[in-house]
Amino acid sequence: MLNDLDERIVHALAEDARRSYADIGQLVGLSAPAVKRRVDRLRATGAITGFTVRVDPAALGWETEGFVEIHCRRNTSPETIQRGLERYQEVVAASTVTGDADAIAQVFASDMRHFERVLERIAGEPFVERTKSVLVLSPLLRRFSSGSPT
Amino acid sequence: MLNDLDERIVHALAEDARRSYADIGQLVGLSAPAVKRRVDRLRATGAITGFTVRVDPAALGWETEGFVEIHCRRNTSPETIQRGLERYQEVVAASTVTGDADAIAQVFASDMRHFERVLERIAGEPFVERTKSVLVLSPLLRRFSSGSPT
DNA sequence: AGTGAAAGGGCCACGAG
DNA sequence: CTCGTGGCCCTTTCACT
Repeated sequence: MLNDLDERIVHALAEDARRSYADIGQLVGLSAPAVKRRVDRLRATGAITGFTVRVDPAALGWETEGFVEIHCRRNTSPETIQRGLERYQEVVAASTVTGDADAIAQVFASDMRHFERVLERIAGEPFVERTKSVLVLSPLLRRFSSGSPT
Repeated sequence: MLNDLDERIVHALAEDARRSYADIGQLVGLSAPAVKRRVDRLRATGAITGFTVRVDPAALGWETEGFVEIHCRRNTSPETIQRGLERYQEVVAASTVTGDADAIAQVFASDMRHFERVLERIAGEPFVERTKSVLVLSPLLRRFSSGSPT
């Protein structure tokens, strides 16, 4: 688990991951090497899994966003779903969930036609029985990033 | 809009935002200053909104994740929903959507009891009529981060 | 955890295509 | 207008205290 110092370091990195160790050190009251040692340890233990860029999807031409509930055939393993979905660049996040659906995938596409095409291809996957999707009208809130890169 | 070079630079930064400009340059066939100039321009135009750390929620003690569909009372504006939800640290993302629900919020909590408490508080908001939530069983995939910091 | 020195990256001004 | 080069300075990183 993390102590207070680690948490403040992570918070500083969440705001700007390219901030220098000296800067962070001044913020939390540590020297630059001390901060680096803690960050290295956080990476080693898996608390920090990496550093990434924060992107404006619209500016990149990804204007259409949606969530796709995926209903799978019986006896589909999470690994099968993962391998099936990670091949789509448009799928930026996916999880297995409780409730009616088996998994939810978050999809970014350039426009409606693109979104529809991706949806059709996912629905055509052998492990997929049916899908139900909702489109995002407007993003209200986005905080930080979680998980590991693929 | 972005050309091929910019897209490859963003991709490289998505994998590791602390990678050096020289490294990225080697990857895309440019010199370090050329890469920096392009990154600066991408930040200026808003395509890149920042750099952040990728965190393992479980390692930080956020073991319980879920999506909350929110059904609002009639005539609730997106701004009202945003202002209502941004006060919850546990809500890491939210959007208005098409379909049955009016909005979907992504929630991280330390455990089930915490999740339930947040859910009850959200359900108690004056603009909320009812909620329906699904719990994440296992994250399968997470790609990059989008949007602006709060 | 802090200090100092060596290596490497960021960043600016300039010249070339 | 965009890229590459060279040089300075700050940051990272390591051994040592």
